[in-house]
Amino acid sequence: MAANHLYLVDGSGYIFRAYHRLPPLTNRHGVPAGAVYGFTTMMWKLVDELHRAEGPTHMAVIFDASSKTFRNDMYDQYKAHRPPPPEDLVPQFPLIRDATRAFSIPCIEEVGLEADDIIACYAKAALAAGWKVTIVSSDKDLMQLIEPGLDMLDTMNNRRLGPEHVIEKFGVPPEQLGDVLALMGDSVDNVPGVPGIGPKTASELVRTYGDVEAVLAAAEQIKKPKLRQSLIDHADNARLSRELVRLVCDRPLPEPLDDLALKGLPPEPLRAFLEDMGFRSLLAKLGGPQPAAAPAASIDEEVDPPFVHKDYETVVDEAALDRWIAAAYAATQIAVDTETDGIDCVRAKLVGISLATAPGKACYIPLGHGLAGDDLLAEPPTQLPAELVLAKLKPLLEDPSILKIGQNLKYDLIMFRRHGVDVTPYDDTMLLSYDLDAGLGGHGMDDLAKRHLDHACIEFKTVCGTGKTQISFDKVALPQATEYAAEDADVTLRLWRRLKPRLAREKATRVYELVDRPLVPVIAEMERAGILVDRAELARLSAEFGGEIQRLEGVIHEAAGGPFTIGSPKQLGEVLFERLGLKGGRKGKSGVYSTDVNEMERLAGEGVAVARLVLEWRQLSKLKATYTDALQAQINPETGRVHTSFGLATAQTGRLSSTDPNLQNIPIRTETGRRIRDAFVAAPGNVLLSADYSQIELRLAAHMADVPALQQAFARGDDIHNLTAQELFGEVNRDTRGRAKTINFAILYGISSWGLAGRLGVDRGEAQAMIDRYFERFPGINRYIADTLAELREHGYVTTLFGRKTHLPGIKAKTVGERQAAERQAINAPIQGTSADIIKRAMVRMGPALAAAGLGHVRMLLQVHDELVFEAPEADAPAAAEVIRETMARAAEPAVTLSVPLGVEVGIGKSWGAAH
DNA sequence: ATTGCGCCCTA
DNA sequence: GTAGGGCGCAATG
Repeated sequence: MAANHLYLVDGSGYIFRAYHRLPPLTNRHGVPAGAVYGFTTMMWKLVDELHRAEGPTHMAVIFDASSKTFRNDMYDQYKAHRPPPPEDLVPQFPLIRDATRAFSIPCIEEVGLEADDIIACYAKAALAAGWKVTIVSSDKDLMQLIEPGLDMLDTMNNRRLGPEHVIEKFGVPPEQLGDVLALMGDSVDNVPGVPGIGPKTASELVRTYGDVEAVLAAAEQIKKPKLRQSLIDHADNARLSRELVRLVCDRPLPEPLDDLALKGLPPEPLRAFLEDMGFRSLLAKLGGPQPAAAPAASIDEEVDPPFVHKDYETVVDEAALDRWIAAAYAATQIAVDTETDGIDCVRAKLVGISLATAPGKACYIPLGHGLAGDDLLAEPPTQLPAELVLAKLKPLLEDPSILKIGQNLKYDLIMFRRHGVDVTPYDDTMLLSYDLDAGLGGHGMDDLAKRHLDHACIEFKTVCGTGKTQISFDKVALPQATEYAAEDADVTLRLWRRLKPRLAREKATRVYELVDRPLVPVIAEMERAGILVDRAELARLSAEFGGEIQRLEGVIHEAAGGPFTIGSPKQLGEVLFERLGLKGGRKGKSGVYSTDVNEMERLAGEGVAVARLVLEWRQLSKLKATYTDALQAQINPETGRVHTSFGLATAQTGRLSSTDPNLQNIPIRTETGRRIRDAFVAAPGNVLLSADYSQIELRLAAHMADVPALQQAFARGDDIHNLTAQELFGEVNRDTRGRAKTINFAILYGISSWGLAGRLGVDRGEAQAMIDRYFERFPGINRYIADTLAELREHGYVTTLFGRKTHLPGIKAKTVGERQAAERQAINAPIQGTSADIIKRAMVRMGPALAAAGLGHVRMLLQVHDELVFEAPEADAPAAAEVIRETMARAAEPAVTLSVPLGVEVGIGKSWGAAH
């Protein structure tokens, strides 16, 4: 007979995690029961493993009896800052106790003791009796108990945690963990710890000195001054923390060990409990007669199984591949992810493909894995040939009846396109999240897994390392590669099951189907195309700027009376306002003098010559470092072109973003800067076309706020800033037009008298008077602002004309500053976002429109918010210009009919600068 | 080697 | 007052 094996379930810990992991389900009484359901299925699984070698023979579920414990006698602030549990969780606490009793398993709690302490007492007693022990929890405090014969089970991720896990996570074995936890403190439990010491420092100190007392004894010798002082100042807190995290394990057991024996799944009273809760699928598993009428309960939506990385399959033979393809056809949908040897999807090589057909059912098909080291004798791992796999997958990936699901599919689409596969139809979980939850957090897979699945994905760096020790994915051994890659597909599929049903319910279908999803292949093609830059011209500019920078440096250093780092705002401020004794230096919150362009312009206006020189130096340094130098380095050696990456789910408002390099901030305002734009050129025989919407946001504001005066002005083609100047100031000249333009922008940005005053250089009263006059002359604006803020307060988000949402949780913030910021964002987001929707629709239609006109070879290269850049054979440019103009001007139709025309200006030239 | 800040480029 | 990305510096680890 094998040794007894006691499972101690941390009931309190489990319920919180289950609550956040599972959707907010209710049972047949309409009572929230998601966490209860999760708990019940977990208990079922554990009890069912009775016959297994590692399975339980004895079990108990431990709860916290009260909020006050002996630790509060030691420290009255212990757990003092805990917020009360969420409202819909409270009624689930007693139900979880009911569930436990339904399994005929003891619920154990003890006044004055925390669940952790009771668990510790039972664990020690069982170990002393020669039993094995498993603690079902992922609480870091309980990890102190790990020792031979005792492990922990994290049922959320289905991982067993042993001493090596503690060492990996905290750098010390379990017996020293209490010392590390004490030093680092815990803000949730309000364990004070020592200020300035986090997990890293705590671990290092304990590794060096042994325990808290030894660290404190050695405090005087510690090199780092801040750390030394903090240890000395907070020695008492360190000792107190050590006691707070120490688990009590010497109390008498509330129930004897033998009473915890497990007898298997008891049909009664479990059946009664399941019936009462309406957990039908579990009831069915229990067997026997079923209740007649199926209650209208949502609880039996299948809850996802835990993540079991070892269950993922590495596909290295044809039969296995065929099996997965068959499973995909049977499921009618499949999550797909590609692994490559780099970030740059234009250059990177395909290394493997992962698939998932159901939650927990995922595989990895390695294609291009080599060897980790450079062992010349070893053979690369056995893999299927890439051509074979792609040929077998192609019909599936292109099958119109099978939905392909990806996370940021743009990347994978480019990868597959390069291998002759056109993936269709598809869903993108990143975009689903973006169109449902913009403003509520990131949309990367790690963010989404955390938010929706309470799951921490395997980090890329734990597989591939970081910094100079980083390896590319093809060097990762197959077992780890499989766990990482297949998990991505598994997570993607689970996310899709959560997000897709929300789309229609939350009215995000239109923007997803009509705007963002169809944009993916369009953007993919733009990135693949890239844009040609004249490397020699950039190099010439770099040299020229470099020479001028050197010259300016000499003059500035001379004027300053000695060399210093001009690029350091700290040093520059000290030179100007201390060494040179200039007046009016304003220090910011970090104690550094402000040296920004406003401040330097002020000094220059007061006759300080060096301020003007510094501004020139700054401009040239910026242009050289950010543009002429950096862009040369970004040229793809294979294509000779620069391939930016457009972010589809980055901006809160629906705009695109551009990185690596950012081609949406190429200079244009200054003459020197514009020379950089001239280095963006068309390929030989071609020209660049630049098409931009003129004042689209003001036009949209005129429409959305329904301001007849502005609408008529746009319809007539009048200069809108002149009109505004006439209305506000009664006369039109350079000065009033400039001020009117500033005010027009201020309206779009969510006006405040304070901000406008700063911009115009007038006092707040004057600014407010102008705003009042603006509202009076254009009354719709006032109403738009009021309606938009009402929408925000009611729903927590605002919407564009196409239904795109921007959530602004800041509206409920504690400080007025934050709430006002949210209000300004709310006024701007519908306008900026509608503009983004419109140009995206133009982009989606552009390919077909050009193709229909026999201009299919005209390539769209860039988008800069209100501008599109194309490359076309010289002879086709005039015809292309007309198609582009039409497509952009009509892009809102027919979904939205605007009360203003959309003006589009098209320029043609050999370079981007010339096309403007 | 990463991180926050100040500054500055775009629409 | 809106929305982005990226550089160098200086302080962290």
